[in-house]
Amino acid sequence: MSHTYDHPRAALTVDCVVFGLDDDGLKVLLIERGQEPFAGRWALPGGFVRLDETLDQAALRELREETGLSRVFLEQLYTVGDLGRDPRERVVTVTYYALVRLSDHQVQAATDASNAAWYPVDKRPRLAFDHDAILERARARLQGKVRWQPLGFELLAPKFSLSQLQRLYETILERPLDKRNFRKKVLGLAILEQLDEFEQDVAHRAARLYRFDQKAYQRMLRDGFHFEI
Amino acid sequence: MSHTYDHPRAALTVDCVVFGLDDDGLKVLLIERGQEPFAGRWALPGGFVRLDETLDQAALRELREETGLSRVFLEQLYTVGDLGRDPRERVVTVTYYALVRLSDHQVQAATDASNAAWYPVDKRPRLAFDHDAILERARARLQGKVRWQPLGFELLAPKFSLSQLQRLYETILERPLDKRNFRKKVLGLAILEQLDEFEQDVAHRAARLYRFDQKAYQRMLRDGFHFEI
DNA sequence: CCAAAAGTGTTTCACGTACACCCATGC
DNA sequence: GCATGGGTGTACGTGAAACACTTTTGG
Repeated sequence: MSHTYDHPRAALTVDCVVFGLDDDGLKVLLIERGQEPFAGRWALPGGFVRLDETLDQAALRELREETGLSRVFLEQLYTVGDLGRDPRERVVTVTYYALVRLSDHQVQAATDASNAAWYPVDKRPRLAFDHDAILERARARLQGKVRWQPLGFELLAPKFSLSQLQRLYETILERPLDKRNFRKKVLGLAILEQLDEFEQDVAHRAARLYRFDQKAYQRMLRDGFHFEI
Repeated sequence: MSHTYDHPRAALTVDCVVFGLDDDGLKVLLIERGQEPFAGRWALPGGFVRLDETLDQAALRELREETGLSRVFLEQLYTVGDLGRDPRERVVTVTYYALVRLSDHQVQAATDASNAAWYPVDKRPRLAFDHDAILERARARLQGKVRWQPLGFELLAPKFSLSQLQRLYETILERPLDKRNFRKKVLGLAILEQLDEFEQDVAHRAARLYRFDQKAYQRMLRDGFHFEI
């Protein structure tokens, strides 16, 4: 079936920068391309936008199809439309970034027989198309936004220790934070619920676990206070 | 001439939220639509993206064609792709916002016999399509960003008084600012060049004029200080 | 008992905020 | 001389930043 228009039209795609966190640091999800152009090279997951779905839906669908991920935090990043960024034809891409709990998600093989894998953000291979630039922009956005919105919790297990939370911020912000000041700050926000549970099977004193308190956060927003780390 | 594709494609457009400032406050540039849908209603300037131009170029071209404006500050806002936002067909729109010096620019009649006019942002008519939502988002972005980046200067004449600058911030942020604290703050940033010129033809003491010092601002960024008002 | 990470307070300094009066100019 | 906006300094309080030792637990 074919479709005809009076004027030529660009192809419209979505690409996702999916971040995960483990003990090694910040990871990004990449797909190994099976076809030309850039066959064998790694790229961001993404694909064409269908006419019966919104952009957000397209991004979620691609993520699910190519990686098996669902229930992730997803936000639009920006839209790239430079000429020549795809050698085949004019492609305009709406980019997204996503945060997932690596502990929850086992990445499945992609549907079209390509591979999916988590790479450390700063030890990744050179990516196909202009995906390196998109990734850097996503990283900058995450770095900027994580201090003003409680995005970080999307990367952690639901129950976490304050040290894990601090390591998360240190990883994303790429600088060390003072332990006492950090704890004072986040506990002072009163958006963490202190649990009567502790770490298990650690070779040292077990840390108390906390949980992000969504309700308290909403209350805090309503009262005009603002999150900042 | 017609163009045929295997899969249906969305139409791709750009829309611009163009802000200007005068003594009455913040203005937005609107176009009166000549054709259905929404004939006779006001809308944001915009139009189709051609295949031989980038998104930024398309936004600049539309602005020039519909309003005669050029040399404006322009930044991508976000991309809307909801279903049914244009009754005719699937349209995906990359939105921009722009800042112009109203003093510099005389808005010319649009090329396609529609009207262009500046409306006060909060006394505007209801807009066509989902343009009210886009405008609100642009306003929020401007409000958020003006405190961290010296965007405001794009709205003022090259030479301005500190009172004009303060009124600009008060208008955008929609709250009063303390005169002494404001002056202390902006002069402390050392990004304003103090001129030996003063206001003319005012019925009171003439205010000293200043100029935004681009070089000093770059130096400030390099040295790791950050702009904040 | 040793290693490893958890947990805990105080001091200092910078900056944001509140606040009121005199000055210069044109009419 | 009066109306209008221009221009100036200080005091207070909050919050960010620097900083080191004790506690708990497992091996």
